[in-house]
Amino acid sequence: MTQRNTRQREAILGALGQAGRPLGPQEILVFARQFVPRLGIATVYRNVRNLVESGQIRVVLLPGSSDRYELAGKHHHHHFHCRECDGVFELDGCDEDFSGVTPSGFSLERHEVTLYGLCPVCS
Amino acid sequence: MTQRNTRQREAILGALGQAGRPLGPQEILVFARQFVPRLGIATVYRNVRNLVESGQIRVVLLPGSSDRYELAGKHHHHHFHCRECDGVFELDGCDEDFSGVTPSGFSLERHEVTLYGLCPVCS
DNA sequence: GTCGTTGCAAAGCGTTTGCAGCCTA
DNA sequence: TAGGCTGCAAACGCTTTGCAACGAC
Repeated sequence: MTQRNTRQREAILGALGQAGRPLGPQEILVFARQFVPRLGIATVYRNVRNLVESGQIRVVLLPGSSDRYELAGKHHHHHFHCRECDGVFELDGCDEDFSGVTPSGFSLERHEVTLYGLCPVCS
Repeated sequence: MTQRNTRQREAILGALGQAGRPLGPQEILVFARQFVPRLGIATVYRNVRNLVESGQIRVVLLPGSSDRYELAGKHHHHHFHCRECDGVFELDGCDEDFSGVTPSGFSLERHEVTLYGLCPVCS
């Protein structure tokens, strides 16, 4: 019933903290294997789901790309997605207001903004 | 070499025109089978790719959801994604400028904005 | 000791590819 | 008639699930 602390779960949280940017399951696996070499991909998927449900990490939804994950507790922000290396980078807080473009009848609850282009390394 | 006109391709374009909203591959298959009953899903995928490359249809990228497609030739716009019925609706043109939130070193090429909430029917 | 967790392998599922026959130009 | 296009089935890549052993509490 209760969530237990395992080396694997610590390694996954450590990977996300160390990376400092949203990671996909495969990226998490590579990072976290520094701490737990025999870590399996299924364990990554299972822990990621549990950590999202328990609110410790957050899902980063990207248009046209699979989900990434980042540590929870950050301010509202969006991401920059590099079309060359597929890396995702955090942007500073968002101050946009989209209530003006919401047609009448629709009830706006949240929004996602993703910028595309080249990151500094790929430029 | 040259793209040929087939019943299947016409059926797919017809489906997108008839629907009036972005459709996924499976949705396209259902709509287009009204015109070509034995249409296969592989043909949908192949034609969708060709039509995107030839500029006749456009990919609609949605965070956390698989790609949809719409007829090309529309003005730059974004979409509203209903969390209840999963329907996607077109919004009026976008006049946002995100160059201000792009960190130095990054080269901004395009952006995606998706609004979430409830559509008029689900409200 | 209990039972949540793990690694491995198999199963799922949406998308792509190989192939022989079909059909457009 | 050439060669792009089609339907079918197999292959693929990513994610989930089944299972027996493991280990946190």
